[in-house]
Amino acid sequence: MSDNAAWKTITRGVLEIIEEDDLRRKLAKGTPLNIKLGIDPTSPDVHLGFTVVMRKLRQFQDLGHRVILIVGDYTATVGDPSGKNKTRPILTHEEVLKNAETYKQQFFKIVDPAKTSVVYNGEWFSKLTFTGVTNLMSQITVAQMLERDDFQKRYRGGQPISLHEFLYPMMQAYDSVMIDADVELGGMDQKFNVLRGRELQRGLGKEPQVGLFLPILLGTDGKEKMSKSLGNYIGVNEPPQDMFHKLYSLPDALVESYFQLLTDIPLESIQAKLAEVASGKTNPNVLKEELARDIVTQYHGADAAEKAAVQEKKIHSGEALPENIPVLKVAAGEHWIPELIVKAGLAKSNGEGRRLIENGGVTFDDAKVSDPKAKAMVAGTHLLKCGKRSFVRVEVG
RNA sequence: GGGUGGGUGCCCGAGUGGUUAAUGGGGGUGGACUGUAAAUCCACUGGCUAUGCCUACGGCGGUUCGAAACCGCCCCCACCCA
Repeated sequence: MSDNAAWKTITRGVLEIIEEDDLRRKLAKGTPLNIKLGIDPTSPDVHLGFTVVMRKLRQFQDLGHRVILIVGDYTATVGDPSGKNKTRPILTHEEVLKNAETYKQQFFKIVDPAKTSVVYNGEWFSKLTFTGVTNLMSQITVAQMLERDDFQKRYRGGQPISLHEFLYPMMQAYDSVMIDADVELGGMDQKFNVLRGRELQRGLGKEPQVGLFLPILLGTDGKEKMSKSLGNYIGVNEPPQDMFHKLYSLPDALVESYFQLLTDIPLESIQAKLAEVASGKTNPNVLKEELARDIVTQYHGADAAEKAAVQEKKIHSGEALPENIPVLKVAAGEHWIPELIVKAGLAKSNGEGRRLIENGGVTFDDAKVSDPKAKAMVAGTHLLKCGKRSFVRVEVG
């Protein structure tokens, strides 16, 4: 790959590089660089939001560089305050180690394990003495610490800031020192911490790392960042059909950023297609299908993607039912429909089941159910549908 | 240690003795429309096979025919002063 093409790959989707010249200089050396990613394994379910940074790591690897994954077993017990308006709950050491394993498993779906070193920062923090901590913290002042946007907001907004949270940025910086990081990746919310690493390295007479900042991927709701707790995520372990459906139903406004951050499709070609959509020449669903296919292929292979695409179309045209419809086994005889809905997990309570019926979203064997008191005669196999995409097969068993 | 303001349903937030699961908004779910999305419109949004019963407004007691609201104690949060 030419230097120019390599630069293009590295900077794709990147919001900010501090400093760009430093990065060019490091790359020009022609030797493998240490690309750092620190993780705080609090939620082990990896979704597409995390893959933005993982894909970037992979791109560095493909250019011959080395990834150093720092598992923050010590930092996690402090809890990163970045982007939070609250103090994080502190994890136990055991939880962290367990989460880290799950995380790694998913991490290596994208990142090449052969070019990765995994390090736990407890390796050095467990040996750091109180004097060591004091020295580390003497490298920063309270005023500097409070420059950080989220600390400032919390401080002004009357939200609590625990003093131990001040340790976090310095610990992250110390990690960079210990592994001689050349480049550290992170979201914009990591800017302060990454810069602390730069300063600390410089202060200790080392070559400062470069910060490479990537955008935060928005979730399927198109509003908030993708996160499990908000339920707007697409997990990398999700079945192809679900993944396809979520991508295909993405809000239009997100399509461009998803292409940019989650695929390798050349940006020029994406721009061209978006222009066609804007002019009304192309239906947006054509683009979304391409996006969905590409991403599903990455995790499940081309065959699965093709199958999911065909299936998705059939479902929407009413020609077919999704595969893998859950089956609910019940005794033969009459069953109150709201109860069946609850048993099938489509509603949380009988009351909610009734309401679904009252709202006209329920069919049993393609017949609309309109009476909340209705009972269904179960003898053999039946199809219960709540809303457009929730199906359950009800069988005697 | 002293002072002030708070703790209400998934979230925010009204409410300050009286039929009422408790205004409003957000979010969510279902329906119509559509391109699958967005926007818009409608409905629903504590539990219970229910014209009724139960649970709920930080906790525990109390006053009252009746309290989320009044009183007492306690717990928690924020801010200000030390």
